[in-house]
Amino acid sequence: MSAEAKDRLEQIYETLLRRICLLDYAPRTRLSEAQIAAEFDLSRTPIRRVLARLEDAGLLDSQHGAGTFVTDVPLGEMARTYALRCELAGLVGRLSPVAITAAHRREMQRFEDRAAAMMAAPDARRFAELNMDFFRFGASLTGNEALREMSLRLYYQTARIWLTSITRLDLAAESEIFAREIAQIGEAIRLGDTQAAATIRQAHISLCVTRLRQFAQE
Amino acid sequence: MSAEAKDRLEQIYETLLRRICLLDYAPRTRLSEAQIAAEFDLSRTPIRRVLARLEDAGLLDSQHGAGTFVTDVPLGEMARTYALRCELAGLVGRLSPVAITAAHRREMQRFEDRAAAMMAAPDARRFAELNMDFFRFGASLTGNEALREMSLRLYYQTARIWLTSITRLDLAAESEIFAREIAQIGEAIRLGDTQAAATIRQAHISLCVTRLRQFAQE
DNA sequence: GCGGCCTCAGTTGTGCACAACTTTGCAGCA
DNA sequence: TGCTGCAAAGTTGTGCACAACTGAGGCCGC
Repeated sequence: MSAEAKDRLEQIYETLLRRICLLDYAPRTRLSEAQIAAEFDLSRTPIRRVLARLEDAGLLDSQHGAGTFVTDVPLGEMARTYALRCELAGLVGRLSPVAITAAHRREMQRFEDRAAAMMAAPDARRFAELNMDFFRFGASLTGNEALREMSLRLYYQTARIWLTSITRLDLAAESEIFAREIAQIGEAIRLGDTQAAATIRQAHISLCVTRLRQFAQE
Repeated sequence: MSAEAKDRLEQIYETLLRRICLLDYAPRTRLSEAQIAAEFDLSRTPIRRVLARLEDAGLLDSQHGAGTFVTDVPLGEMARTYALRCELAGLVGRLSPVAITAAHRREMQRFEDRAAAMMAAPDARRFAELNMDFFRFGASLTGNEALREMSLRLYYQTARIWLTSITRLDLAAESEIFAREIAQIGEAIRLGDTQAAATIRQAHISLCVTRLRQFAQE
């Protein structure tokens, strides 16, 4: 079956995407097609297909003869991109919000547990993972596939901005803020109010931008 | 310079994109990598890079051993996708609307001329071109790059729905409606009211969906 | 006549070799 | 000492051959 091969590439894409978004591959890092090909035991050709996708998503930049670099975060457009992300987060609650099921509640519970564990032992890497997984959960609350896709796309482009801004000093503070957000959204999910969950999310994205801006001014 | 080669591929991408969106390549058409490669005097390898982009954009579907097919329009998701397009059109007026310049007004004038010519001699193909070019103009009215990009992406995915629905019978009627929309937006542009232009656009997309739905029910 | 199987032409996916290009470091020279 | 030029190593881009796979047509057995 050809679907196997396609799934395999999709999985590699996911893996590299996470590495970039979780800063395993820091911005400006140079990746080697040959090295990645060796890691996944494939030739350069299919790997190039995957890297091309990441390039189109704005996460990589291939330069002939020089290398393939993890893009630097476009700080100049940060405010505008975040503004759009904010709007999209609100739309998740208004355009085809899904009905909350028991599975949602269970998943939500796991996020609350993870948040609690995070509070007990703050860790930048785990924080990033929790943030990414929780965003995906939030995107799954709309039945509008295009909206979901675009929200994720924008998230992948901007997640690193915030992540690189967190120093060890305010990691504890950010953890607490995030844990509170998760608790609030958990309450909305338990009540089956998808729109409220989306609105809370929207508010927190907005607050996050504000904190970032203050951080930048210091 | 490597930029030349990149521009060349970008140009091929644009060309194929237009062919798909303007129905030169109808949905379900099978394309041949070899044939396209021959047309542009390149080997299959760089052409595959271009086709991969179109596949990621949702316009093509490659099946191992079978061929590369122009995707069929996802009618089931049409309503939701259009709903999102509608919201984004409104956001163009609210998020970083650009200031109207003399160049905008000149460009707008050309659209009005083209619309007039269209009214004089309705033609499906020219209609489609005008629609596509005008949408791009509309997207250029926001300084928010991410918003612009997503609006266009969604447009490319949905443009064919409407285009395939237009029979020769209502082409004249649609031309008139479109000409009126262009006239209204032209007025807003002349007054320098970017937000009004975006709102008018939003209303017309909404109306367009309604007409499509009535058309589907008949 | 008909159903199943097989062969074959045609297509996309993969691997590999080489071309095109950039960067780095070193040698030679003023 | 500093600078220029160049060569070499390493990278991405391209072309080509072949592998993997699909669909259609015909052939054979029933």
